[in-house]
Amino acid sequence: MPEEMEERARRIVETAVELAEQGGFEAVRLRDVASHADVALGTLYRRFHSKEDLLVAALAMQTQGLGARFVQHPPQGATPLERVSDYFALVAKAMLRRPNLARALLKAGASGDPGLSKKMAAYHEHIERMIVMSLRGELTLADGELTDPAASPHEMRVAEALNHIWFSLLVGWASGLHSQPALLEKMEALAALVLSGAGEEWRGE
Amino acid sequence: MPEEMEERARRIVETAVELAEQGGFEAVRLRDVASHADVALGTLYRRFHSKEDLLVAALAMQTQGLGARFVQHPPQGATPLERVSDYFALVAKAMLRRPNLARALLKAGASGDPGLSKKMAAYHEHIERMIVMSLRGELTLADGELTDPAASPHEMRVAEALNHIWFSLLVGWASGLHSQPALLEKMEALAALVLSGAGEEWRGE
DNA sequence: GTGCGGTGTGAAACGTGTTTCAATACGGCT
DNA sequence: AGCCGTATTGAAACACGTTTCACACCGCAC
Repeated sequence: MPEEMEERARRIVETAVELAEQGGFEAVRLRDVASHADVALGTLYRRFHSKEDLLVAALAMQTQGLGARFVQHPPQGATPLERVSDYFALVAKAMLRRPNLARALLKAGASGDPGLSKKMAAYHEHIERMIVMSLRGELTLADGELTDPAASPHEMRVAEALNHIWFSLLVGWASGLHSQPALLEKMEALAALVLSGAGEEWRGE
Repeated sequence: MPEEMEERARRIVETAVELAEQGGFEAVRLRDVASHADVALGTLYRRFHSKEDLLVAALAMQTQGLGARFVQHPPQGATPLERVSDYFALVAKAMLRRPNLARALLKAGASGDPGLSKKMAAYHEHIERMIVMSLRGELTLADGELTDPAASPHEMRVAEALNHIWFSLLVGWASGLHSQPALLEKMEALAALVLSGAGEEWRGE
């Protein structure tokens, strides 16, 4: 019955998300998660190596949700810059709906735990795919799921740069370094900078 | 006697650095820090609001040391790209000497604690100044100390972009996402991308 | 059915960040 | 000298992530 196991794990992650939504990282007390999810603490620790591990799993789940929204509302705009800005605005809007959750997931993702590198790499890959598709203005799907866009080295580099800038800005936002409007403003300015250097073929459509 | 207080605080931070060097973030047990620094735990908590706060203070101290080295060995190179790459290589070398410390400080800095936003802003500002000076190939000093280079909006944007990319790459490095050589390689490629878009005036000297 | 391996449970225990508090030490002021 | 406010101390307590352990349950091979 791997069914039951899967179900339990899902319940645990969902509970963690709920608690993080309400009170952020510290509010995710693993004893509470376990009891609200109707599992023993040991069960939680059998599935997730640490609190960060659990929250990164939650991050993966949320990222998947973001991917679905991305497919339904692909970024609009005539130029790569407009589309990519539209994409980041979409992400920011999704995050702003539940800022405590966003901060908690970010903190877990930035914790630097080596055991999470695999999952974090998958996360970044997912994000960079969406950025590439935004740049192109064209989604590459398989069964309605986002799939590898087979980006050129140049596209990859641009997506990587934007992804790093975005991530660092998010960490700054999470710690109150800048507000959410300032976040988007900065991101757009920096994206313009990166894209302006990305080669002639990027400037127009 | 603010003398004595200052001295105590310095001892605390230095002790934290020593412990972090040896065993990273977890090895900085505040009880140990206090006893090794010959201070009561309460004294430590009067000066520093949390473990992260203490380590961010250590980050500030280390950043100052980096600034001194920067002044003594300004980045070399004929083009802005070469100089900025040289700068990041310098930083990477300094970090690699004590990777556990670097990871610990990074983790504290990326913790997203709102109480640290002021200090983190100062840190980023310091870094961006050095980047601007690297781009220009010219230091702006006052009494041998790095001072505000009065960067143009354009210079600031470029420095900001590079700083964000660097920070995000560091977090990835800290969690084992990529090795230190890969870190520098990526940084150089992304810096080239950013600078290529920074305008004609940047391409040569 | 019996034994076995893997899963889940409940509860206790441990380590460490953080807080609290009463007692004390110290430096400046009158 | 005597007093006051602040810094420091030492120790205990608390909170929560994490580990451990003995036991129960379940499906499956024999």
